[in-house]
Amino acid sequence: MSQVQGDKWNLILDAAYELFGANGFYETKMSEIADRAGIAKGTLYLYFSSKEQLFAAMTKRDFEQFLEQIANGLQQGESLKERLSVAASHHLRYFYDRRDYTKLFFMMPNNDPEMLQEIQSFMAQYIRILADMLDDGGFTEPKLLAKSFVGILDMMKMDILFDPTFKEEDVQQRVVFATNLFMNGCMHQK
Amino acid sequence: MSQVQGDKWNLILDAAYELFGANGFYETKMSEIADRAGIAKGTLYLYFSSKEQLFAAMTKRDFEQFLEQIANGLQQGESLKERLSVAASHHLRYFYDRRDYTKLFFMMPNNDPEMLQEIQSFMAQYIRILADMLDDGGFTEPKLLAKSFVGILDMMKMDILFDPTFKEEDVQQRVVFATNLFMNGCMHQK
Amino acid sequence: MSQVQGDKWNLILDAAYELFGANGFYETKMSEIADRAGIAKGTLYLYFSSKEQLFAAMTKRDFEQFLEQIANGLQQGESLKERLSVAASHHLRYFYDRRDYTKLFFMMPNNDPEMLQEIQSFMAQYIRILADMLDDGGFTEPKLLAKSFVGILDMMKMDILFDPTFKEEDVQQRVVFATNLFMNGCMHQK
Amino acid sequence: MSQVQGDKWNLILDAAYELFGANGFYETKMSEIADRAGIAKGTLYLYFSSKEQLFAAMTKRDFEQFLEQIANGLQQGESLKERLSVAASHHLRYFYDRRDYTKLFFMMPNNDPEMLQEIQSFMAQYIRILADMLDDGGFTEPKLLAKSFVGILDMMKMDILFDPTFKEEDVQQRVVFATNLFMNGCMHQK
DNA sequence: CATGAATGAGTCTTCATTCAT
DNA sequence: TATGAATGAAGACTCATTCAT
Repeated sequence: MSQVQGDKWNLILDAAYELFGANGFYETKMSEIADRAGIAKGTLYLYFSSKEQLFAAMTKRDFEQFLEQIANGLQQGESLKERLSVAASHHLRYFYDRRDYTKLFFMMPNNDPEMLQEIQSFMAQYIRILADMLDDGGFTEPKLLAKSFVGILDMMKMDILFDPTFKEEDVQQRVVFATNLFMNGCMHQK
Repeated sequence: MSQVQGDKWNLILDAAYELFGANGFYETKMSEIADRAGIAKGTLYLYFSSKEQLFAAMTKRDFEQFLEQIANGLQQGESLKERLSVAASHHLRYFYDRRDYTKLFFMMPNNDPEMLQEIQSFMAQYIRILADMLDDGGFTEPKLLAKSFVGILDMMKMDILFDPTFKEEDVQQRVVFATNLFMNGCMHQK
Repeated sequence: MSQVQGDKWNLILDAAYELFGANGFYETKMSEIADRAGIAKGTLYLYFSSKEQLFAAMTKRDFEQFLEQIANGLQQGESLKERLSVAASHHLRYFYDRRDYTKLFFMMPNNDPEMLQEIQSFMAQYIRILADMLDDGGFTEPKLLAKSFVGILDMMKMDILFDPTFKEEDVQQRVVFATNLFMNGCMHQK
Repeated sequence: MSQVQGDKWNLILDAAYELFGANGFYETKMSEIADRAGIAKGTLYLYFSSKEQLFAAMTKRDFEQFLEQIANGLQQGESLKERLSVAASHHLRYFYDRRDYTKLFFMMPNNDPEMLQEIQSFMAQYIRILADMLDDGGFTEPKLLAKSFVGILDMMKMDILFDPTFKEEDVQQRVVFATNLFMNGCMHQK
């Protein structure tokens, strides 16, 4: 991506990621993003037509990285359980690495259908990746199962973001816990 | 509550609930809330000192109702599984009933520590209620289990909010699915 | 005056005097005046038709007291110099006693012709009292002389209001200084 | 000054001077200042961070001009009396030239310590200039004398501002009167 | 007379966006 | 491409005043 889009394009998205993430969409000013990117305010508009569009582009890049990485990671696992474990690890590490950008996960612009579309599309792809794995494993209702797994992981995220005593080691513990719980639930499904 | 706080107090919170819920904190104007409540703009400030404080009060009322209702509902269930089913049903129906006020759950004012505190406190109480049940059932790590269950339910919420074909009957299906998955997972935990 | 006007009328003016004096016209709220007077906001409007009118009434009462007291005081002095000394003393003590109500003398409502009229009328009367004395003493241009004397006193006021080390004893020193300077200036006028 | 600060900076201060002067701080709207300066409202805030700060900056520029001009003028006078006459003339002409901006001298924002500081600093400098002159002339208590002289002049200002029949010729008459009175008073001080 | 809840006109300030250079 | 000074629409909040009780 960075080779397709110019350096400055990514520079801006980096700045946007940090500021939107730390302060949310509405509490972040275009001028702050320009400052942090080390460019002039007007220059932002040479790359992005509006604040909303900048936010959407930043989100898109982030979503794509997330999906790309998880897809790569899943090629390593042998068994289903190992692959689920890899997915869980990726999901939770992602939030652990970004734990200072809390707001990102709560604050997006309202009434922006493009944004909503982006999120739904991301979720659909994420779920499909997991659902395909579960489908291969022979489970029924693979989509609902996939959503459930993601749900478990996403709730664990709360601890990462809000519990100041949360340590890196704890990530792995949650991974094991979530994977076990989920696998056991799946195995004994009627 | 309505007998403690004046009628107008609840009238305002009702209007705020609908508008903040539909459009989010930042895209909702105080004047709109006043209009919908059928009062003058200045009157809002006789009851709430700022937009932030109004939002916080609205959230608090909503959280309290949620917890109150779930606590009541749980007294009915006999077995653990029945009780979990009641909780799941309550959780999903809550979002189903409010499916037009989507934004509420994404859009809150940033940098408002009071607000953050409120959310964390709500989550802690919600988790505790479920964790206590699971603890009584003899399960280890009841808190992590409770969070996992809430996570599953909360991800099911996505379908409710974003899938336009989602019907009332589907709620019960998810309740059954989530409860089964979770119970099986718990039962076979090491 | 208090016998003519009701108790509450003076109660309100007392509160207004303190608050307008301490904070100025624009930074004083009608609600604060009501609070300090221990009455309801609406009650203010039974006695005064507007904030401006309340301010004007307060000023009028204060001006009248000032002039009344100075007129009384001047009956005691024997020589012109003694009488000037009495006037100076009265002027400076007035401000010394009210040194916490500084703002009063800077902050009055703009664009209020009634108010401007009030001030000019007060000044005219004050000057006339002194000018008559000087006229009796045989000085030419008694009005300009009177204004000059008041000017000297009023500038001394600045020390009283702004110099935190100013003590009560200093008042008398300024009285002597101002009177001497002025008398000497007058005596040797061509 | 205009070369240090940009053109627009002075343009805004000019507009502010006229409007604050004519109507006072509280009765002047930022939008009016922008209109008169021929710029957009938002532009004001590129140069001044708040209404208070704009007022303070305008006052500072005015004070500095006043002091600069009086310091220049005083270099011309030979004798002490001539120099006092120059000072008096400057003081009264200043107000005569600005007689339409009456309110300026009464209306400043309350509770603004920066503003109060500015005024006190100005007065201190003004007084010092005159006091130094008087000190050189061998008079005792030069500061009190200086204040007295300024007081006389400042009271003469009232006629200029409020007497509609006051003419330009009258300025010189007051200058002579005030200087004579004050010099005679000084000369015969014990 | 007294109250105080309700009103709504009024104003400062912000900030996304533009455009002449 | 890049700049950043200028714009002006928009909105939170205040507070003098009213009036039903």
